[in-house]
Amino acid sequence: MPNALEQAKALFVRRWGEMGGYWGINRTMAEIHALLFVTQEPLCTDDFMMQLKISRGNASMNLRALVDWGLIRRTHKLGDRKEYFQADTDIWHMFETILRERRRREIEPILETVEHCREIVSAPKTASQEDIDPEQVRALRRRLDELHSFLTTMGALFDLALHYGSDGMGKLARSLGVANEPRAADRGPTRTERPARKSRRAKPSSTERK
Amino acid sequence: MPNALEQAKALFVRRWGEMGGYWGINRTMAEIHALLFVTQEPLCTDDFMMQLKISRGNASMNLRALVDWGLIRRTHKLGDRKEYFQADTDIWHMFETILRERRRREIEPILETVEHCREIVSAPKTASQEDIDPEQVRALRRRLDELHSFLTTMGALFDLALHYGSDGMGKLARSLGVANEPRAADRGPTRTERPARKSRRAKPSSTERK
DNA sequence: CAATTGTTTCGAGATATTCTGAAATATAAG
DNA sequence: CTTATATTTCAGAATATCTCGAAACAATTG
Repeated sequence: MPNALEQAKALFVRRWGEMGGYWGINRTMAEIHALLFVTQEPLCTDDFMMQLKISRGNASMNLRALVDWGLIRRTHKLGDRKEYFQADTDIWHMFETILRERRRREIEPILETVEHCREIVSAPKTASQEDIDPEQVRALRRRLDELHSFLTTMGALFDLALHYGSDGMGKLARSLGVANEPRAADRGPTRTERPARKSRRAKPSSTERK
Repeated sequence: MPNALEQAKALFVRRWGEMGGYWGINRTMAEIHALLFVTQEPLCTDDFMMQLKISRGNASMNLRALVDWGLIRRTHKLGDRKEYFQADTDIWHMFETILRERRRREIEPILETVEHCREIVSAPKTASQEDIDPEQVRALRRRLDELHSFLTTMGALFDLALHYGSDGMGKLARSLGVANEPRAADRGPTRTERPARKSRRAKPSSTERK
């Protein structure tokens, strides 16, 4: 019977893994990340293999993907040739990373398509298409416009979130309960840049697109 | 060769379908939804079968799921026994529905787990566990606390978004000086309540969990 | 109630995704 | 250079997910 500490960790790892699916990452990847999150010391590939009961290949693939995402980073121990991994402890930064990725994958492509669709229906009629119901075209265009403006707003809010950082968001949430905040001229040192992510070996990112 | 209108619709349907995966709904479901979104008239099962080239069973399943989600609703035509379906035209309301569902699936479960984990590690030691490193416990608790407060803030922001509605968010984004297109079509008062969803036949929702 | 029309369910098959295990590749040390 | 140690890759196996199609079910009509 594992002690309370281990029990809590295991529970967290399991649940975080299940949630992974909803966040666009697979279970194993999420579990690895969770394990790193609840463990302060850096862990090496063998640790993941044992604790999560996964193969070496699987561990390697998912560790790489996590590094590519920017959610964990490689570290080393003196006199040890193994690579160790460590999760970002800054939750806000973690969230930032995920948010950025999600926007790139969920909002940008559909925005592009909406724009493209608008072009198509806005192009001047050709002779062969004079039978298109102009009412239908107007209706479609209206919907596309609405969607476009909606997505733009959403994108802007993402930017906002990324820009303000955790403190800002907390404040924002609180102040919105009352009135609109007065255009923060004074936000503190908010992190916005990502830490430099260097791949050990140069390699065209393999974890693009699905 | 389809005309511009059809072309635009088809493009949108295809892309929206691809995006579906990221939003936790499968391709077909997303395509059905997209088709309804770009079509003003209500469509019936056969329309979906033809236009999307899917089987009747598939159409039925996914239509039901969409209705359960609250993203589309059933309607009828006078003197016609078929069921027709119609998408919510209010984009904000659509988003609201998705947001609500996502919070329920993505934030709440992990929040619960975090709380549970805290309880586990906070419980008084039993005799058999006196060897747990208290430093480790403290560290874990710290991380859990951070995560907890983060998730709570996020939940609050969701509530805010839901509460304020489209106009509020648009205004907010604008007032915060974010680049944002002028809103198309001024629509009436923002809807906030969901339309009553009645299943034709009583039936325990089959589309729970994944 | 039998016929007609429309909807839902569900097992089997098709697809897509993830994982394993072992071979190939890389890195460091002697 | 050779050996020892670590990491990555990838084809095939294992899983998970989605779709079809047909039978079962329900509602309406005559």
